[in-house]
Amino acid sequence: MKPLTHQVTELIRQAIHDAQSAGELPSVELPTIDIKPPKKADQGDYGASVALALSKPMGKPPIEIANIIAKHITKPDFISTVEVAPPGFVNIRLNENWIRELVNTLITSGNTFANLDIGTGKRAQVEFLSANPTGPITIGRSRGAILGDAIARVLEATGYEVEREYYFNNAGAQMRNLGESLRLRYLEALGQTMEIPDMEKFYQGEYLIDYAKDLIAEKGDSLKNEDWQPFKEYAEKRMFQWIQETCARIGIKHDIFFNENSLYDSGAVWKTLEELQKRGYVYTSVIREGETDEKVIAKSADFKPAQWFKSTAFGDDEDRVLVKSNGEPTYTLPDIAYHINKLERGFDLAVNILGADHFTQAQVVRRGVEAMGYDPKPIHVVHVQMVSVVRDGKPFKGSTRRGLFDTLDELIDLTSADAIRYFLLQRSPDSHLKFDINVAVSQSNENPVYYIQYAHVRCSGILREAEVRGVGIDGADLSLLGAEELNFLRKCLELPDVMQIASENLSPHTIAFYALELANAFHPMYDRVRAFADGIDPNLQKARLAFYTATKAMFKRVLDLLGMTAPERM
RNA sequence: GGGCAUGUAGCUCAGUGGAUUAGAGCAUUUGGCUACGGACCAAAGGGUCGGGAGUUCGAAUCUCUCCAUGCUCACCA
Repeated sequence: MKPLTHQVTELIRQAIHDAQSAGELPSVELPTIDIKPPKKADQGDYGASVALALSKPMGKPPIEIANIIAKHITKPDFISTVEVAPPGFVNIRLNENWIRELVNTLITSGNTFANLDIGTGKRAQVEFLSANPTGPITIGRSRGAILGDAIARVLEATGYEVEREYYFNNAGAQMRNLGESLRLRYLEALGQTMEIPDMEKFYQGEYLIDYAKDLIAEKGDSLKNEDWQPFKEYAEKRMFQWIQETCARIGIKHDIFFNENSLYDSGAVWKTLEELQKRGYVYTSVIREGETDEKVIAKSADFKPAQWFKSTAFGDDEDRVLVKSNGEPTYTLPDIAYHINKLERGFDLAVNILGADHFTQAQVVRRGVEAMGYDPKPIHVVHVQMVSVVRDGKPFKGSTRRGLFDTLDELIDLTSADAIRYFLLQRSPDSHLKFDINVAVSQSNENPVYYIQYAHVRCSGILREAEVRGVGIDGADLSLLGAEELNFLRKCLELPDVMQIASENLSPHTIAFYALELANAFHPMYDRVRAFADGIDPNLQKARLAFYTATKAMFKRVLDLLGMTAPERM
């Protein structure tokens, strides 16, 4: 289906064309036609200001243009009236019986209501949560994780075939440090005194102590003369499990775990380097070309030559290192290879969720992709700003007992998956986010999560009561539904528009915001529109029960889109 | 210093490509209600949309400039 605003926009566009063909309006190029609900409810459901914008190019008063447009609008069944209001708005009112039909739509197919066809026939990939698996998921990273999953849900609902992917950075120096850290813990557990060579590189998380014990239980001391590698593999395996468990707790499941290692195994990393060399974008030097900073020059005096990517050819401020002087690649090279791999898999849309701190890096990768001769257009990077967690008005640092800081697991324990999902999705990714634990756990009206879910609970309560009383909804006469119900149904009709914005802008926070608005439209009505009032007409009761069945499906739908549960009771 | 963001009610924040009188939740004040589960409802107060200038019939929105804040500018990932 298409959002209603689009259909209305098309009607107006057509009306202007028809008026132009009939010679009633001058032939000028049409501006963007913008449709919005009027401020006052009695002005109709949609208002168009296009006549104001056309006034100047057409050389006519806006009110006159508006009248001509209104005259040429052919009303489809969902529109009841077209009115003109000063200074030149064309206001459109929906057919109320058509709105009432939404009840049946929601009852029969509420779980697909507002599905759009923007992405039909297209494949999308959403990559999120990617990082070195050197520790548990932190709160900071969980914002991107939940955003990525929510974007995937929106893309699915708007027609895309979606894959959720985790780029598992299991190569590189950090993973070697992790392996080395576990090796030291292992030796320590075997009774050897542990010497920590470099605190900067040593992972202090106590989970490594547990892993060391487990490893001894499995293999005894047979690994005591091994280097870091088997330890890295073991730690990686455990970390992989842990991350998946945490994801499952919060409703996230990746379809594909793409191992960074595989890019080395397949030779893709070095092939990428060769291709860049062939294309003339790589040079070998101790220092970047054109470096003028004397401090940098002095510092690099002892360096051996590295291989540099001439990213300045693609608009970068400075060139970037691809291969370090010790022969190891930086993250840049495998990342470029990875994105080439993505593009070769033929996605129409490849969304990548990254922290705002990765902005520069994402640009370098994009330039690398361009240097390789690929069109980076399918790649969309969404940067999420930082999240700061507050408890009792103070910054929250989590438990230090196990050497962990700010883990998502701990936050789930303290609050709930639903609360975390909602609070992290509520805000635009561009805005810095303050997560107040006290609000998230509070079972009071300051918590919007409960306010939204409570709407679903209330519908469930009514339907339970209907079952007890043996009242069904078959053959309900929807024309009995009054202004209050219609008002709520109108709000429901906005979801397709919200979905379109969320999908095209990759901004699921609009849905979170809409969910609150929907609950806000529901609760006041619920008080007045009673299904079991004394002496209620049985037909009206039946119509209202059908309405609440639809309402329940609507809340379920919105909560599903956000990845939240829709409880029957609270 | 450069880049990317952010600045809207006491607080947390929406506000797509300009449009009729700038929105929500919480908090505050006042009033309802013993319920189809009140985790509710009604009403009110609260804003020179960071400052200034410009474009326009019209600017929170576009342009310029200044101020403030965050992130970032590695042979770390």
